[in-house]
Amino acid sequence: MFDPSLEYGLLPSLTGFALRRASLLDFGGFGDALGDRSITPLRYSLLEVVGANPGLQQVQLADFLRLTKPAATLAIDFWESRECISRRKDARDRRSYGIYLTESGKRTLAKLQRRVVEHDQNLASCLTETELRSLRGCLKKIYDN
Amino acid sequence: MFDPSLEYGLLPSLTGFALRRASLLDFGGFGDALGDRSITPLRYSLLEVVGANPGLQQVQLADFLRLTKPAATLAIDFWESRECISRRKDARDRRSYGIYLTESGKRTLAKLQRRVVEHDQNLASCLTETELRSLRGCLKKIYDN
DNA sequence: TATTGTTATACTCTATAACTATA
DNA sequence: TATAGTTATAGAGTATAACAATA
Repeated sequence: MFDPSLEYGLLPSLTGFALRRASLLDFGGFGDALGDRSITPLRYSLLEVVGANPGLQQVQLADFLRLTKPAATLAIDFWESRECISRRKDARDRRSYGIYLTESGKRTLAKLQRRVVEHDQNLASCLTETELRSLRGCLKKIYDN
Repeated sequence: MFDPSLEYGLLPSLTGFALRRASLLDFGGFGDALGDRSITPLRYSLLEVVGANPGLQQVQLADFLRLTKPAATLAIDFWESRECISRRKDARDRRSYGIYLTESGKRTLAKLQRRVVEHDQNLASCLTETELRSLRGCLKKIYDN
């Protein structure tokens, strides 16, 4: 990717630059790999977390996904309009909703998971199993920091 | 960062998810670390490449930075309005400009470089030197792939 | 005809503030 | 008063198409 006729200054020594390049590459092919360009990594991860935590509040989802409340509303609207997610009024605190997958949402998630895993393996196909473990460990250290 | 009371489904096993998290973290603190929130990673990297390759055409910059032509125009406009970059008509091909740092642009770049390096070291401060080399190597493999 | 660069335009994403309804 | 969620609005960033100048 580095055009050998160009100089890159400090960029090759910056971790942030490499992170940006790699994640842009991931992002770029994501929608196509899933067969639907409107499904972004964010929207997929929302569906994933809802599937793994039925009944979560929107604020909890927003917190986990680093979203503002309006952004969480819109991301949930996206899946609700596709009938993959439903909001249910919480009987004990009627200000909030519990967020659940519909039956159709469960099937959609299962289908997307297969494609996401394939896309992700493709992204890192140039790495050995050992390198991949090391990479994930380093990234986790960074974002857990 | 992982709330232990939540389940995350497939997300922790996805390299793309980890990349996105880490690069968002990098991006988040970037402008503040540089003391100017209008200087994004993209704008910084443009200045860096122009500094390392005086006289580059806009199309070459766009190609390296994965920008469309209009986006390159705007990024160059940004630095030109700050008198850090100048466009000079190419005498041999009068359709194109050579892009150069001004004297003030050179000083600005030198100042930004110190802050960017500090920010970047901070981002990866939780990693050993060995881990950091390994991380950069893996990321380079991914985006060079 | 093809290419460099600009302008016009639209679309997405994100962020803030103001609002409602509940607590 | 404070919190959950929505709506309104505006700002970035990005993408396409149409254009002017030049090759």
